[in-house]
Amino acid sequence: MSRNAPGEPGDGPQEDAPEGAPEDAADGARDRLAPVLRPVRTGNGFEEALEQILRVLRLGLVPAGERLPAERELAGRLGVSRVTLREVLRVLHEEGLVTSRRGRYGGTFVLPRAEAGGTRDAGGAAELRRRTASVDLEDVLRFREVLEVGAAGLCAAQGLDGAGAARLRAALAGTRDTPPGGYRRGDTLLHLTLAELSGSPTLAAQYAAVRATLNDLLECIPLLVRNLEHSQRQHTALVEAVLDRNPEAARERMREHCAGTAALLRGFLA
Amino acid sequence: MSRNAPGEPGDGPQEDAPEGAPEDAADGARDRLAPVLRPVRTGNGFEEALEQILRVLRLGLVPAGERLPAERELAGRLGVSRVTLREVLRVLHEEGLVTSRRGRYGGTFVLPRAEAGGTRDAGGAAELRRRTASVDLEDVLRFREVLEVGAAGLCAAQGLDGAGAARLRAALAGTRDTPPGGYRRGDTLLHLTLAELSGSPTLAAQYAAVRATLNDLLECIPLLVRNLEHSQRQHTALVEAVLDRNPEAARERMREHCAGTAALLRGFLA
DNA sequence: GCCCTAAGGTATGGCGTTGGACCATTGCCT
DNA sequence: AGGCAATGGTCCAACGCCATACCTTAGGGC
Repeated sequence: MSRNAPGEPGDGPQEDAPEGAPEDAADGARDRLAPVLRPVRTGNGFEEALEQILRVLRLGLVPAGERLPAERELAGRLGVSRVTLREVLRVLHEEGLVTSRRGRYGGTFVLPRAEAGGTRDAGGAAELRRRTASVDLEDVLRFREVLEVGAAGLCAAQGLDGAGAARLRAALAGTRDTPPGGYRRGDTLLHLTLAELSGSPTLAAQYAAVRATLNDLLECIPLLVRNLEHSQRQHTALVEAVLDRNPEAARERMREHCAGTAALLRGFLA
Repeated sequence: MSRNAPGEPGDGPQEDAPEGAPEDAADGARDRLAPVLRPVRTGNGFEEALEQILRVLRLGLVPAGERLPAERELAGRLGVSRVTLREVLRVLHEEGLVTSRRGRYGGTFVLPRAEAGGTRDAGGAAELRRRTASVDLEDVLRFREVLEVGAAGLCAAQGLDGAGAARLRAALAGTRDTPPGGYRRGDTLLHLTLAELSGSPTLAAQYAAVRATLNDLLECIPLLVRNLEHSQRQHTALVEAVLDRNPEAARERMREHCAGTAALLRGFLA
């Protein structure tokens, strides 16, 4: 659905492409083109905008009770017209995810998930299952690990300035004192912070996309206390390695951390 | 221009975000949203399709003299209508990049770059300069290294099947016996092959995008024979490490390889 | 208490894109 | 030689999205 989201497993036949004469490669070249020739602008702009806003909500970037940016700004940021954006917000309102207030200091506010009535759950769950089924799990897990390990390595290698280090520490702290059930939001924010601090906006954006997909998948499996504690230790060690400017250690910590999640997901979903 | 291409350096103010009260984070949250709230569908579909085809040409995925996929297939793959695609091809034809032949076994063929007359060079060079200026060099280099190192690590860690190993060896060989001036095409194909073999289609697609940007940048700097020989040795060592299923070595080789290119580009463009 | 401002709510004309159908051309195969 | 099939070339009605302007609501400041 989203162009950013990894997807479309097995998009075409995966021939061996035995590197024949480069001249008759008309058919052999077709596979080569696969990574580049992907659908431009999948679906209508409405769906893409919806996906983006949903991503913001799923990542917990705007917690319940908080306000989304104003319609005009949001539309501008997403590159769609306000009409289209409003269509998106209307859907989200019908799903019980947001509510709008007029007047100055009004806006569109995020509702707590629990408030969602029957309609949302039915549609949401179906949507989730549909989305989950269409995702290439291995693709997601591999890509995620590459980005995460890369981000950790970059942060550790180049070092963080004072503000960056503070943000990272704050994000780590945010994973501890967290409301029950809000752990994954803290976890997401910590990893996203690291991605942002890597100094590559593209990396951060790609990570946000893949993380949203990952969160969908994680919602399908139970949250185990043991894993949680384990994760916490790993997070601490990871942040330490980054702040110590030890790239090898940071990468290795992150690799282990990702491997844990990956094993969990493979076990529950494979 | 392309949503996949890294870009838009410094999209907004980078406040410290001192993790204040989460409730008044209305303004503080804005920065958090930056990675997610990127323009959906930058520009019209026409421009995106043009970008994709240009990417195919710049990456050398379809060498001069070869045929692009048929219009109907290309349009289908890119997710645009045939009318729009034809508009793109018309522009490329006017720029002297491709030519079309009707009838069965006809199609749209790629022309050698040298054939380009005055019009193309003028427009092309201007376009290149514009694009180059708008690219965040550090973003590109960092993201590229992350993807490359990740791909190398994945390939080495999971091992390649017979066909994969053969493809990799063939791609390596393709960097040696190459027509003069065609070295970068071989280099691109080798790296792209590795990305494809990583088992993450998303990674491959992202690499293709960033590599296209990188190739644009590389065209601004001279090709040094010493670097070329050095690259060749690194390529050989890299492929060896991958085929030996030695992830650490593969990652390290790739890291060195990327560092070389990065230093070169920083030196010439910084 | 008035007015200004920032926010959501609404309506309209225009342009790009789509999907389909059809024609024109060319080379291979029977 | 004829037909077939794959390809580029052309046209058109319908739809979606966009840009823009304007209205309505509500809170704060003078």
